[in-house]
Amino acid sequence: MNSIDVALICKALGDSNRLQIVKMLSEGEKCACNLLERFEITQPTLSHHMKTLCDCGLVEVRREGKWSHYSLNCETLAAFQAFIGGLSCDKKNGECECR
Amino acid sequence: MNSIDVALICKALGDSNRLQIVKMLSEGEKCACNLLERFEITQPTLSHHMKTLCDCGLVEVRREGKWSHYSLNCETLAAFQAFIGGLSCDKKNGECECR
DNA sequence: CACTCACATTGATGTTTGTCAATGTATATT
DNA sequence: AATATACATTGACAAACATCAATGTGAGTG
Repeated sequence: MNSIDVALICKALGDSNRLQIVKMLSEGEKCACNLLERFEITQPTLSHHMKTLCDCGLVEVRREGKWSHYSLNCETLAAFQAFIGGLSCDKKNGECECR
Repeated sequence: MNSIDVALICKALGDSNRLQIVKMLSEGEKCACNLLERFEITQPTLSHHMKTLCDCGLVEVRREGKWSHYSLNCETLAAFQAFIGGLSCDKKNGECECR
């Protein structure tokens, strides 16, 4: 997973409503109406957020009749977790090379 | 670490320049001028990005004479990694409860 | 003290984003 | 066929954001 993909996911998670949605999806698949009733936003706004989450690959949809069931995409999530988990806070040799 | 803090960090990482900066800091401490020469942005813009990264707690500064040395904050990084790592993609019982 | 260097702050500008009301679409249900 | 439900799309708008030029600040240097 390259930096552009990761930045897209981070941007998607940078909105607190969307982050909460992802946390809910982490508990299991949810349909849009179940998500909607947990937030103080209108249905079009939720739909827009779900599109953002799907576009970055983190969330996937399963359509069933009238309902849209959302869940986290395992592949994308794993790659994203690997990227974030790979960051290190070691200070190492911090030699400034300014003249 | 609560969702608001995580969203702030994600928002900070949602800009590809800032994500690249964080990746560089993951290799070790860097001073501003060393960061600047790796990007196609002006010095004020870099300074603004570094402020954003510091404000969310992910990056810390060590001032030394004329230089500012930046590095990743271990505590914040660990908490952020724990949050992201804790997300699960299990579908579980996805029962839609719409009428 | 005058000057340079490293970096921060301010002010301005074009772009992106979050949100909603209105409307569209597809799937049941009667 | 008419209606209701679940969700997506469109259009509009205010707020937030990335960026830069200009300027400020504070530390080192001659």
